[in-house]
Amino acid sequence: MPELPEVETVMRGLRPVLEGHQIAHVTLRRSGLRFPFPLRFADRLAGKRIDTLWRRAKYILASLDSGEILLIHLGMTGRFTVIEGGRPKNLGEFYFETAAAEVGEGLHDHVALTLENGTRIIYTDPRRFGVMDLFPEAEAESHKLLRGIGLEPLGNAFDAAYLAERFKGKAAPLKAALLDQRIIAGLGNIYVCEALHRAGLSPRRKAGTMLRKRGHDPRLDDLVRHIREVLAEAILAGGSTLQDFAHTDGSAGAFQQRFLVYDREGQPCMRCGQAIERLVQSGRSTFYCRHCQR
DNA sequence: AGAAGGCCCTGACCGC
DNA sequence: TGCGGTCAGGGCCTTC
Repeated sequence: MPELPEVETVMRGLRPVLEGHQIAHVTLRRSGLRFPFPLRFADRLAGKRIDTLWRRAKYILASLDSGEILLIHLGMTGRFTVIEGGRPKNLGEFYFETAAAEVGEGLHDHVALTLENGTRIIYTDPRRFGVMDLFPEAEAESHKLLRGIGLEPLGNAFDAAYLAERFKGKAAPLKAALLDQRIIAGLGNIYVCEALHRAGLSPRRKAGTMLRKRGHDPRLDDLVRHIREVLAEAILAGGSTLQDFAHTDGSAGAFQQRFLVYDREGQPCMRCGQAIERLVQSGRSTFYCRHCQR
């Protein structure tokens, strides 16, 4: 479940491997993931240099010297393995031992990039919810997957006034509003649950109720602060996991030991001791404390 | 127009 | 041990 912090962590891990390097060769082991790969995908990547790598929402983006952008979404189970000097190194939230004879030959190894220096980057994605696309830079703003995405929650423009504006008149519950990528970029189920708990706000509360005649409920400021904090903490934890990736099985992203509510149904709330409850909102599990979150 | 639900996909897990 | 059902969920698409 890569959300913003996990995608950021993977992107930072790939940066030193990819930036400034030329793609020598691309192997596609199937015709697409969630969507078909773009026309002549492998051919168009070959020979191009990757200038910069960055993140927008849950997308990893690579600027190529050809003026094109390579877009990558990890879906639910996408991950990268980097092979430098014949030694595999996993980048990503999840790692599980593969029975494949060789990394890159596994059942779910769908894309392999080879760089001019011999480094190989394997994209593995069992569920194939991931996405890859390639398009001219000029089309980035109008790109179907990128247009209409809301503010980056770690950016300067993201504040309570912005949320108040976007929540105006909204009958949808806070949980749904925060998950809406058109409002905030990159939040997923886990961090929405965690941020709402930290802010003491019920996931069921209607988003529009956070407005006041003049301005907004002060707890909207708390919510913004907690969203930023939980994301920043998770990125730090992901970073530390990544650093000693060679020495860890990586199965436990450092941050998941710090969940206060997510996947803790029936366990005591860290704040008040009452049992954490689970409910289903728009088809997804929400975990929260009825007592602490109003 | 906005909201809700379906769908894609596979692995993990559970009960029998 | 094996098997079938259920769940996980990001984001597009369809339906209401």
